[in-house]
Amino acid sequence: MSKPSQPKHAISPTRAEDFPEWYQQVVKAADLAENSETRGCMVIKPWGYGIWELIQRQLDQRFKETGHQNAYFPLLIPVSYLEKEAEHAEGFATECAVVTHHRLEAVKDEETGRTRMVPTGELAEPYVVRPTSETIIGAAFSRWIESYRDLPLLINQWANVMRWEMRPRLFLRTAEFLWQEGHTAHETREEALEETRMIHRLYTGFLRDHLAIPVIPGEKTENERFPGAEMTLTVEAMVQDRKAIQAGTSHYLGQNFAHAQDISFTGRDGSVQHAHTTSWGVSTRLIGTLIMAHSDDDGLVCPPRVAPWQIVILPVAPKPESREAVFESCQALAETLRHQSYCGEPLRVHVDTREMNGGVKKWEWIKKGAPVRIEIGPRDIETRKVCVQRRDRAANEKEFMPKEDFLRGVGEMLDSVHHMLLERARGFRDAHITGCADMAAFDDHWAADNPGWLLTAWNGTPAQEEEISKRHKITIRCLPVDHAMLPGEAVETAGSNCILTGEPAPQLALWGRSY
RNA sequence: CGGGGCGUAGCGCAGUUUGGUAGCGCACUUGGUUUGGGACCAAGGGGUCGCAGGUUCAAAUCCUGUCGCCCCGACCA
Repeated sequence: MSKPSQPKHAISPTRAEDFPEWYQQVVKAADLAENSETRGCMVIKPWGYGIWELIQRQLDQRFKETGHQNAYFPLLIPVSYLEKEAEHAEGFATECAVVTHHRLEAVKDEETGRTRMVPTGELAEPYVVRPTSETIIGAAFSRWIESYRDLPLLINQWANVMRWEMRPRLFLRTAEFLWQEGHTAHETREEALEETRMIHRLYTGFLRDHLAIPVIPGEKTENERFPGAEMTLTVEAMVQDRKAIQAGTSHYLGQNFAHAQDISFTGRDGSVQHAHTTSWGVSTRLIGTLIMAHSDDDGLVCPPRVAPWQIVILPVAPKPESREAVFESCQALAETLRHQSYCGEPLRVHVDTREMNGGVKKWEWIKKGAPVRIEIGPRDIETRKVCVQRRDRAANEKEFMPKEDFLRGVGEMLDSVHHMLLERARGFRDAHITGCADMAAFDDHWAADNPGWLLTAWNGTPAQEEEISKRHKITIRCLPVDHAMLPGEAVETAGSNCILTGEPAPQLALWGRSY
């Protein structure tokens, strides 16, 4: 009896065949999330939400370590609040969901006999569902801040926000998404700028150390700035179709919001001054970025630090009489592992005791991206070994190692998976950042399907930037703040004269297509 | 909002042109065989065909209306 041949990969289509469709299939196969009945909104399933909880917990710890406190502000914002900062209002106006009524009334349709719920009780002033909370938090800040002694005020909020996007994609762009938004107020411009930069570094480090995603930290150009900000810092990640994803932003808002919302205080010299404010955030988009950065044609590859289960133990019990002994051995190993810690947290270990075909079970965990899989069967109990499989290696690659060795080296193994993912992503990215100093070559570059990023010297005007952006459907992803984080060869090739004007330009610009 | 398409079992679809009260694959349940493994065989459960009207002896299939969704463009964490 010959078995039917299995497909080469668990995910179809592959990345090379159809990247966007591959992405959707990974989300589905890994059981991360699904589209809901509510347009543009997703249901985040336990495995996906588990990742978010870990991101949240680990980031929250970092925020608290840097002096921030959590608070919570209303979901609904009076429309008039949005009118206070003109540029900000304009930036978000087209994607606001608006609440105009506060009651429903059951109305029976005489013709059809059906009962419909009809909104009544129109509000005197409509609310918008927060697309971001600068305005309502600013209003609170204006009440809370009276003296320079009240500064700095360092607040963070974990919340959901809503932006009525026309083209939703799970995790990357949904009408409702989860995020954190930090909002701070400072006495001086310098302090606020330092806060903005500190958070920018924090994000860079978090993506690298927790999500194994290397990013290019940089500043947005005026064209790409957050509405109402004086400076926007961003961390840009490259995913496997060579597009860019803005993975996090940190804004220096200057005194714009402080003036608009009267966030003022009495200074050390007794004069009334306006605070300098910042805001910064990352969202569930990080999960989309993580998927696109690391996953392969067999499904999700989850970096260890944010894997809901870091180690999944699969009992192999071919004969009923050995079942109990195998299960016991698995549970015992799991308990031992749970008493060990990794990156300051107890190891997250799961024993999958479901009664089902072992092969199916194994592939399920491959698709879900569990970093390490352990198989234990009767033979392993006899030899005191475990069968170890790593998600960053081929699906059929297994290593039998003495249980003691595994226990001793498990932390290093997870580290090794993390670094493998990070280095692989870095290698891929650096191979697709090219320096360019010639406008004709620049124009040619974007004709390709997935051309990767170009690095150029730049001192053009916003209008010139816009013209080039429109022509090639690209944007300046950022003006990198640290040239040492870019591939040296690209920096060299980019040179020091602006690709457009030819004038000396110390500033580099990173161009690319984005999500 | 402009241009296309679709609503039939949990999912994916066929059936609609030529009306006769519903079918396939996967999933699910049970039994068996296999199994360091995404297996196989058999039996079984589940839908009245988006919704509302109409034509007809008879409608998933024709007509009218209505609701919803998806894809392509403008906006975007």
